[in-house]
Amino acid sequence: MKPVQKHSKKRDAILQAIRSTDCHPSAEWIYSQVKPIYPDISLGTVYRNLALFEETGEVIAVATVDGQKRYDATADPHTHFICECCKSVIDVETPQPFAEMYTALSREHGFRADHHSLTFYGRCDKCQNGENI
Amino acid sequence: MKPVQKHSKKRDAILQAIRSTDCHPSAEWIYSQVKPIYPDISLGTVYRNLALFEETGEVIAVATVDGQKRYDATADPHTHFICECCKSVIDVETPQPFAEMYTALSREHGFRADHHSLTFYGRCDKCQNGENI
DNA sequence: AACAATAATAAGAATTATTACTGATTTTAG
DNA sequence: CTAAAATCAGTAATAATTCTTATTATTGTT
Repeated sequence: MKPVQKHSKKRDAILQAIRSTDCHPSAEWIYSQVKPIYPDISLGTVYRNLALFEETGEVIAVATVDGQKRYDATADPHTHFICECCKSVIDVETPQPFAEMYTALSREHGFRADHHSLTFYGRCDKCQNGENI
Repeated sequence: MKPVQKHSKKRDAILQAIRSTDCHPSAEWIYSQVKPIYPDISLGTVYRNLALFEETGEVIAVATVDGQKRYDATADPHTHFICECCKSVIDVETPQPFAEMYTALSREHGFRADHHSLTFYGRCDKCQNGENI
């Protein structure tokens, strides 16, 4: 994982915004967070830096919800629950190790997997209780 | 799962196209398959019917690859391998049952999950051998 | 088979997320 | 401090998807 070559106040603020939350934000959300601090930031800068952070591995895309990519700055992979009602993306504990599955994919198919994603879909507690209406 | 209200030749052809393949096609791919049979079909019809089939559960969206939604007509959920090189979406066997995870989500968080998605990412055998270049 | 009610369709416009371009500004190495 | 190189804002462009409207097809009923 090569690090980002240079830094800038805005670039750092974008990464900071992603790191400061566990809501797995979209590009728009990140933009809305950084905008009050650097009012002249442009959405293109957010997208450009997200692409860059994805390349270096500092940020990963965890899901696409309603056509919007959602990001996370966590290093280790984990499992998510996506509420189809309020569109929250929530971290949950990963049930069992998948190491055997990686070797099986290689053994059975010749596929070399380097990461995976496990996501559950449904309704979160709040939406079931009608809190998000 | 309420059924579709009416039928049409084009609607049936769209569903047939999805059922006839295991490549987990995009809307564009489906369009390209039905177009030779019904040359006056429009892409909007494909999208409209995909949304409808998703509602009724006859088709599910299995992934978003490069901004394109990918579909499948299989009833039972399964696990996928996505080749990040050639963008193939390939069925693979599901490692272990996730029933316990569903009850744990409810018990620990109050989340009611109704389905899940497990996807591995990497390079397929063909791309490793340089066949897809 | 014809009828009317209703749903489905084509074509194209509109929308939305994302990417590309360009000239100005900021950052970093020396 | 200076200059090269990277980054940026603003805007234009792209691409996937959705929406609109007038037209056509399907279905249940005679």
